[in-house]
Amino acid sequence: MAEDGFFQKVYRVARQIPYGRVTSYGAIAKYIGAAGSARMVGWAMNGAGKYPDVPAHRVVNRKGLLTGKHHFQGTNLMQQLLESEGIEVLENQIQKLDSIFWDPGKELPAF
DNA sequence: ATTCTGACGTGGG
DNA sequence: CCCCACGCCAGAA
Repeated sequence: MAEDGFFQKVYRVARQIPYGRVTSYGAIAKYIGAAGSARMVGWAMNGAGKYPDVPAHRVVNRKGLLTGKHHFQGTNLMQQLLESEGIEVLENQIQKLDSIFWDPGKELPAF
């Protein structure tokens, strides 16, 4: 791939998150080879707003908590998007996380 | 160049 | 389960 920017890597993986599923920053970070630098993934998401194909709302922290909801336009836009996909959200936290969690390192073969 | 921050994760208590 | 401290590295001031 020509575009080997950190952001592009993150977006590439985020774009492949299936409908109704969620993943964590750490899972993506590990998949792109930046394990331990999960913060950078979230940071990259900061610029994901410019990419409509990047479902940032499907990316949450390890506990399934919507830590980045405050970065969305609305107050609870992130939760609405998740609920519209059939995901149960209560108190900014995803329910049944273990059931809808999507790990790129396991679901996806590799680069 | 230096310092601080941050949409996180892990390990120890 | 909770809380605390450390690591991580890109970008802004």
